[in-house]
Amino acid sequence: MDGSIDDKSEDSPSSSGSSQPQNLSTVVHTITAVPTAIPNQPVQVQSVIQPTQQSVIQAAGQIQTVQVEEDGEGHLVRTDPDIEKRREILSRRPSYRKILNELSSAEAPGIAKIEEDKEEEAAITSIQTTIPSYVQTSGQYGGYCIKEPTEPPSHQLPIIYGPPVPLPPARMQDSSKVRGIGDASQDSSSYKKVTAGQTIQIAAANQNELTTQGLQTITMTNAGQGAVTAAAMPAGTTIVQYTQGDGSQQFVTVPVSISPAGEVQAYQIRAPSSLPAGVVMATPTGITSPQQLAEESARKRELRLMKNRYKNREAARECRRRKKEYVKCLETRVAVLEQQNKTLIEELKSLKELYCHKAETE
DNA sequence: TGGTTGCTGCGTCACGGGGG
DNA sequence: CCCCCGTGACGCAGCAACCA
Repeated sequence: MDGSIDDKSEDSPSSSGSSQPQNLSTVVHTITAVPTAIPNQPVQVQSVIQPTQQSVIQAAGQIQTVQVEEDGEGHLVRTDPDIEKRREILSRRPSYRKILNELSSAEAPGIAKIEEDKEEEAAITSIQTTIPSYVQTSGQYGGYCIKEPTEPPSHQLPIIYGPPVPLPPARMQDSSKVRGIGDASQDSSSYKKVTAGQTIQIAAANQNELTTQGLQTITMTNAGQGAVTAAAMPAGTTIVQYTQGDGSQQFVTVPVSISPAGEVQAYQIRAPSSLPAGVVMATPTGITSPQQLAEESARKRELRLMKNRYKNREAARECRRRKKEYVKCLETRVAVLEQQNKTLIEELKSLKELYCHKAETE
């Protein structure tokens, strides 16, 4: 069929180009249809749209305006320049960020692209200081999560990773040791056993600096203690909750092996460079047995997951948002194509009638 | 009114691709 | 090889509609 649709543009916004892809409710579409007869092909006429007529169509709950214009030669002309690009974009596997960015770049310069969210990063700085007091397990995947309130303010997430926390990493690694209560006079270079569930302190070479910058107390939280149940914890790990100098709380997973007497092996708490500031890692000393290796592996896995959890949560949100936009875009495109189809059918019908009438008169 | 069902959004994990 | 990012899949929770 030569009756091609000169789709120079499609469901792109109006010629002003100021519409954003996500705002599809009032998109103006122009359609080009080169009238060509289809010989004896059954058609089903559904509606008639005249050139220059604007018809409002509804698809998937969205109303949009389709504008059909006629050029000087009786052709229906669309003026949008990016139809092929859009078609290609929408036909391939959806990478929503990519798709929407391309759609945005093809349109008005004022369109906000999807980009790294600087505002979120800025907001993150307040996260570490506003951790809600409650913690609960999720029971999923055998892991645990520190859940947010049902509708937490975006700046009040109980996350212990990602956001920078004003800890002194170097000092934590070099000279801070886990010490039992009452061990303040002990040599900070020695390791002490601490009992599960008890509050311990972290000593630093410069206690004033430590206090002003971060840690004050640490609470070992184990099975049946505190708000976190060990059932949801990976084997051999526990959560260390510590309080910062400003009163906010942080949580750390720590691999532990608790003796029958309820004592926890001592671990050096440090902040590896690969972790976000504020995520401290406890390194057990002298791992030898396969079980310890497995525990170490589980610990590493948990740390990795913990490190990624916050970012991935945000990424999932963004991904869903882009996906919804993409679906909306597709729905709009479907509506436009349906409208084009109707227009072409009408065009074909009128041409047929014209042809038959001309043949009769001759 | 309480139970059921479907829908929707969220958090999380796994996985693959791309980049350093 | 490792890390980061994007996305599919899964389970869960909240909500509204429906029904006995």
